[in-house]
Amino acid sequence: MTNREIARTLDHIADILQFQEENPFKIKAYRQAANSIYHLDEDIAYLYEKGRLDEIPGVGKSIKSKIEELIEKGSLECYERLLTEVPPGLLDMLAIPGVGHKTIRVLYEQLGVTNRDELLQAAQEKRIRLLPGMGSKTEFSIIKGIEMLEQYSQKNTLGFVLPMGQKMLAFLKDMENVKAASLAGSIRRGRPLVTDLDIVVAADDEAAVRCRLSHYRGIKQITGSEAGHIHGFLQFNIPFEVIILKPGEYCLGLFLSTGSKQHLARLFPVGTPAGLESCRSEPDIYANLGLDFIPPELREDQGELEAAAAGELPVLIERGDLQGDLHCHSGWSDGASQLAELGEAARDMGYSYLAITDHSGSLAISGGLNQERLAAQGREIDQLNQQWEDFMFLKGTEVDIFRDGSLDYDAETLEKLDVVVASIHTCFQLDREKQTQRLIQAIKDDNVDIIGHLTGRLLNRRPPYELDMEEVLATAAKSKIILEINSHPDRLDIDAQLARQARDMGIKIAINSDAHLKNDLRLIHYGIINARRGWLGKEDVINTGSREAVIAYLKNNE
DNA sequence: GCCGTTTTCGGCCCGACTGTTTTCAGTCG
Repeated sequence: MTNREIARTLDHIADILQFQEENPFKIKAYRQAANSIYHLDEDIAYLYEKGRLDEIPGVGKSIKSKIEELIEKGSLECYERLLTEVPPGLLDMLAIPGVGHKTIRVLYEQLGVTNRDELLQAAQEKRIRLLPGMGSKTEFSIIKGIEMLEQYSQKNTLGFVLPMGQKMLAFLKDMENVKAASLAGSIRRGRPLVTDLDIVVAADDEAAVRCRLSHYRGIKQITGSEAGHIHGFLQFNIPFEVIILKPGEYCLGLFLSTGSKQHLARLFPVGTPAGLESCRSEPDIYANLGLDFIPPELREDQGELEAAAAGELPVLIERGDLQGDLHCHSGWSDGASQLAELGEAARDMGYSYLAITDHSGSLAISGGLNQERLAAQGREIDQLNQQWEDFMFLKGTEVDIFRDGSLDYDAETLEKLDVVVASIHTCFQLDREKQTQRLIQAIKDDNVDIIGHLTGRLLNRRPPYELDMEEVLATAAKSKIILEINSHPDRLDIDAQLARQARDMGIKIAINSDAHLKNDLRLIHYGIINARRGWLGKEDVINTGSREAVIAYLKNNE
């Protein structure tokens, strides 16, 4: 049992208890434990072996015994029992925006709805509006929500699948017989949402690889096994496919398995030409075709072939180009790590600066800082900054943009800060005109440096809010505002396409982690992938600059 | 169900928004 599986099980228990209207604090306890386990540094099975389970915050006597049962037996009796007490489609329905536990309970009790399909049918038949407290708008938003989920139903975020892929890849590479191995397909191209996990392996002895794979604990089921090819499902029903090739076939095989289909179709309209089998690297293959090497992230038929032919591909940004991070949260608001820990983690990543941008006061649940606490935080930062020579915190905020476009701090407060990220966290439903004007007012504000997660989308969960993007980008370019690529794998906001469009208009980009705990600083990896997919080079990204350059840029822009 | 410099019981992030009401319940962040 992995950390994620155990966290998910505890979360499901919380969902069922909530549906059953159990004690809210008991429910909260399960969620808290699930959250801690999800974010653990160490493998929970290791903590179990060492007898250290009670070191996990939020894990007490009762939950500890449940974790032990899960690790020892692979299942949990009380969870199995709870599952029989509720409609089987319950957890699926919770994913619909605006539909919570209470709504599901009413739908179940009054209409007998037990899953998403039945709910959609009830909405289409206008039966939901007959229920107390629900009307035509609720009905409409349920239909919309289900349609959105259907769209994504077969996809998982890169942030969820990539770590599983890397683990499986490492397991295969660890084998002496394996000469080379790589992720392939959409996961190698770094798409934000992926349907399956593809791995290409080079080995002389195929049978040995098959044998090794059959011992991989991450595999839930093998559904097919033909020559050179194994497929099935990993944990959480993620489909996987492993292609086993002779070392001489590996390079071309990897290239073809990486795609995209559109990229390959443009390259080879009448089939793969002879002669490529002898290539020993992907750059060789492209050279053979008269093209510069095209990195996997660009292989989407978005003009990369023309650029490669003309020698005009950009030099893409790399993780090592970043010198700092301009958006993260500490224990002062809703972050889980203290300032000192964040500083050490950022230094370990080779950064020379990290902007602390906790929430502003109006975001009460996130422990938003009022002006007094912001000032107190500033004093702690001053103190900590004295201990490092090669690193410093920048003082910042993620200030809330109110419904009317005004900001949660006054100008005087904002002027004193090094970095002002302004973001929308409320009123996602405003109409296009109002939402656009709201954002534009913030963009035009002299004290705002960066707009955080511009579109507000959450992959698989929430569509972006309505915006006139042309107007927003035009204003951003004119105001010299920086747009953020928020690296959280559930956001990746702005997306690659928008990032490329912004870059073409001369808008600078900041690649930020929006970390809420020290380990999440490493989520920056996903932002880098996203930026590469948006054709961004080092020069397009503000936080590739030195500390002095970034501070100077932000000051001059005011 | 967890936790403790308010410690073995009694408390446990809270306010805004939405859709439905006509004063509020549910959801969300």
